[in-house]
Amino acid sequence: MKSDELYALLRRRGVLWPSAEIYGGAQGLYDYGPLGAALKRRVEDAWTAWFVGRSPDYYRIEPAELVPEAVVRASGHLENFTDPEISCEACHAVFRAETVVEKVRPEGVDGLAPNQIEEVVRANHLKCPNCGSTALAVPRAFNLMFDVPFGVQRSERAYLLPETAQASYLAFARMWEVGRKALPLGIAVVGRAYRNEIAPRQVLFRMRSFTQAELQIFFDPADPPGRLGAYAEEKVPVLRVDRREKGEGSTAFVPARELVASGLPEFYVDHLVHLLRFLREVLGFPTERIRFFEKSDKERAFYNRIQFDAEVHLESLGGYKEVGAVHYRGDYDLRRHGDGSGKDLSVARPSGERVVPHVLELTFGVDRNLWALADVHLAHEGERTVWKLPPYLAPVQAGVFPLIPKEQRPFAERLTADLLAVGVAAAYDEASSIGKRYARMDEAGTPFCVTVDGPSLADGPDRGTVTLRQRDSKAQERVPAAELAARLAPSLRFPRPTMPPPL
RNA sequence: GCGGGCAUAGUGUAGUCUGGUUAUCACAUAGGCUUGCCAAGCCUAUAACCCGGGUUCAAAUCCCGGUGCCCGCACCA
Repeated sequence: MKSDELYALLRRRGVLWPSAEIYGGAQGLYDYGPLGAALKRRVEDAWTAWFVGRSPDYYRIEPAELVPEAVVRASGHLENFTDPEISCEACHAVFRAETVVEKVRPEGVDGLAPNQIEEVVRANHLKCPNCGSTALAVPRAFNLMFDVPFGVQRSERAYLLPETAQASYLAFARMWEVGRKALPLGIAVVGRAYRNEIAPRQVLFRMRSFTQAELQIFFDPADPPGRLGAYAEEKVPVLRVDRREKGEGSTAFVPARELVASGLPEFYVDHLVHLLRFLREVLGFPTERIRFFEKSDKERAFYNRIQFDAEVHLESLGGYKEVGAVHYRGDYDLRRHGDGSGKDLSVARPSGERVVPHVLELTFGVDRNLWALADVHLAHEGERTVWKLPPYLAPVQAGVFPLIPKEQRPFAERLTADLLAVGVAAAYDEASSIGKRYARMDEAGTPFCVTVDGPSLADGPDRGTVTLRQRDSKAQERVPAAELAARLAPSLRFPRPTMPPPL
């Protein structure tokens, strides 16, 4: 489905819509409706079960979203999230300062103040890359972070977190104690991050307020966590730098063992496989649509030693789009915050020797994956529109209908209440024809429909059999009403990691 | 941010060029009759010209500004 069509469908069904819609909307901000909010919660819970549930030494915390200025100063966001810009007064185009000065200053403009950049521009008589005019305006800073006046006097400044990862680094010292001083230590955050994006676009793919699910694994570089074990032969879809440099753009399916043989650390590949399996086995993305895109030295942030972006091919957006990543960040973060805070964030090995833990970051864009779940699993099948969500992710898990409302209404209503009572997200519907009710549920991704009919009442007012209908196959079978919940339960549980904890 | 295009019920649209009657149609939604296992039929109802200003006897239609969306570029430590 095209992006417009998909978005219209999601709006119509109340999955999501623009924030402040009655005021014409606000760029880059979206609200989730009932279906979207429920789906999002399930994706977050499935992510938590899969990643945080992998080890007893992994913990999920919930930090504040606002941090003091010292934090973003230390993390580097205050300087690095700021791209100096130069605008042309003749044609009004705006460029990153780096682009304008690159010929005379190949090392870039990092560390230069705006007035120093201006000196470079004037001294070299630089011209506008667009129209060639020399009427270039004073560079100004554009920071992607939202800053907020803080305190009663509003005299301090706080920042909305530009990435949730920072909160995990801030929590490390406390969590080292809470987690009883053991490495590896995993700190996960599922929360909002905020960026004042220059051009928010493509709905959930670039928002100004978005949800990240991130797991930061702190470990001793002398004893990194993760062994491939049974997954050594797992074929990983990768597009590596060497291949790209040869102009080759297709995905290669490389056994995990070979990735290690090519020089990637085993612990890194282990987590790549774990993320691959999450995308494939939990979110249900077909392997052919997934690839891990290796970022080169130039493309990745300087503190990332290894970076593969997880990408999914999306029809609606016309190509591969990033939905997550695995970053080996070394000891950059704890060193920066150690320096910034003046606290020693190194820890003692059993031998007594001290080490600053390294960080492996698993990052996952919740909103983007929601869009991907719609793109991949929501499709027209002839007349039908079916959202083939994995059953445990579906916002509504069972639709319950009386075939003839005036006859089976009480039975069906009681059955709905019984299912809700045991934790099945059931929805009762008696409006319009039975076919239409199935169709509505298909579009909402509901995996099961239960119809109460004439024979249901034969054994008594609430003890008979009902028709259980499967969304994907449309197959029907008769099931005793009393056994329904137990029958559905296995399909509604989140998959759990079968890989051993990375110890 | 730049350039181009676009904006009409919940969704998709006709009408805009060439200003003029009660703003078209389909689906969806709600109610009724009927039917009863895959979007059946009939009747009825709800529901729209993005916001602000201007031109005009008269603006969905023309002009200006804003906002939002789409595409390309740029951006995405």
